Amino acid sequence: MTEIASEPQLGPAFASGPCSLHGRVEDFGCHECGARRTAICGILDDEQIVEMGRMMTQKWIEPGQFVVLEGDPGNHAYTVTEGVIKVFKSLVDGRVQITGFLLPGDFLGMPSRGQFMYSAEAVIRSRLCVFPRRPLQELFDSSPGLEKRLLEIVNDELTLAQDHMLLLGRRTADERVACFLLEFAGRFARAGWPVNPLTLPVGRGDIADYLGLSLETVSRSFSRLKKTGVLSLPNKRQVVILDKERLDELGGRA
Amino acid sequence: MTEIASEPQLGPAFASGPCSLHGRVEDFGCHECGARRTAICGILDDEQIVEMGRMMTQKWIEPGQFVVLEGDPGNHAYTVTEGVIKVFKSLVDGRVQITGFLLPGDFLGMPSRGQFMYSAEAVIRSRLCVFPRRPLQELFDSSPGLEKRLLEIVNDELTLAQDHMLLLGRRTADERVACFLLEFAGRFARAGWPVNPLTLPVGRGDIADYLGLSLETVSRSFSRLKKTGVLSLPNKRQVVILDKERLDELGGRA
DNA sequence: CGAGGTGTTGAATCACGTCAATCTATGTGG
DNA sequence: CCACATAGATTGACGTGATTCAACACCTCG
Repeated sequence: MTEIASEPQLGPAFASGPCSLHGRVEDFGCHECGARRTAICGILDDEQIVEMGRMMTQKWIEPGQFVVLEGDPGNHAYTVTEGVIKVFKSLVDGRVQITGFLLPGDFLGMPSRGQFMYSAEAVIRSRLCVFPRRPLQELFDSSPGLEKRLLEIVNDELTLAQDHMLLLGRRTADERVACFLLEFAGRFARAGWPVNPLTLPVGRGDIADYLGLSLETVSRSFSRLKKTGVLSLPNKRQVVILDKERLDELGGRA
Repeated sequence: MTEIASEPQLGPAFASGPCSLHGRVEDFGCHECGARRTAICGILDDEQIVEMGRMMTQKWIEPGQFVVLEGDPGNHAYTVTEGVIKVFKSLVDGRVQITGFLLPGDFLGMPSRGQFMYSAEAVIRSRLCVFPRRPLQELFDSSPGLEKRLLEIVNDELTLAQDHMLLLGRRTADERVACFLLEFAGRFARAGWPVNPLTLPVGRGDIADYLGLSLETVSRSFSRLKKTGVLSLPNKRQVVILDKERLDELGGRA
């Protein structure tokens, strides 16, 4: 369960570009994972990379298991190396809003006032690198360039969060689904994964919780996009984009 | 218009605590404005404070005027010293989502990849301190503690953004309005301003654009809260909180 | 007094949610 | 191999909360 086994469901990524939730570090100098080259790693010297490798441990987590719970003290930071993690907030009565999905290469671990203000849970079997806070913080303290980069990352996160607020507050169901597909197509493309057909890493329910809709509305929206020839759906988890122009139009990149 | 005149509509603030959009700096060492004491200023030495004062200029802007437009190069940073600024994103067809309101003491000025990814516009006559990017950046570079503080601020912003996503995606109209009132009551209290009655700094339309609702729905929600004895509304801009418990319940701090 | 900006209210409509039935794919055991 | 169970997705019928459109009330200002 915490073995360093194989059978990756969504392989290691070395994506560059914009972040998913809480900072795409692309690879956190996690040299045990075989992931080295990135914006952050470019800043660290070899010795520091080795140091990160030393403080780090790896673990596998099963679908439904939590990485962090809202309110947890931020004693660890994580990078995802395989799988999919959903980050979300919830209300007492069970309503949930997913604020982002973490894919391989993404970073999780900026607590606010010593606490995580959100929960994170594995969607599928996932592999994480775990860094204890204390030595990680020391590394950051000793490398101002790294701290600067982290600011940039969190700032990019904020930009994405603002985009998502616009989506949640003002877009229609079809537009939301189109945005979702474009977002994942973009992230997959940057990671070098196949984009057409696009293999959705999450089910309808999680898409709904991400887009602020009901599961049924998401399903209907998919059907509508299929009927109007924008998409085809070979199976539940795969999407072929037939009319990219129309999809962009719905996604309203503006 | 750019005079350092009087008639403040919402006076200088020295609030502490959580940030509004893009970093409450509480006071940016902007010593010309008479604002000195804050978390950030505690980090700067006297010489640096004087330096900030030297590079800074002040200006007044009128309601409806823009501070920044989406896409602007981030050549300046700003702190609000009087008034109210709305920060928002919009779609081509005119739909708008306000992502935050800036009150006195709040900071605006973290571009992403050299561009502001949002627009900011004065809601009422407002006073700003304007800092040219270059020397400000140099100041940050020379003070690692300051950079660290900035990271903390942006991270707090992100936490607020996630809360707002939950609101936009999953809360009912009444809950959204309750959250709005609680948020502003909190910010006002921290700034030392009267909270009961609470003087709303913005109109129904802007509240609607912040909460992802229509203007009419916001109005109806206010009426409903009034009819059920949660609030009384002496006039359009004032709110008396009668049943704080019920309001908290609606706001669902969880 | 009337004009214009802002907020409220009502009536009709609609997009989305809810509930429930059905379908499909996958897996299990006899 | 088939019967059966299970989980996820789809679809339909229906209900409802929020939007839209429109009328009206209120306040300030010329």
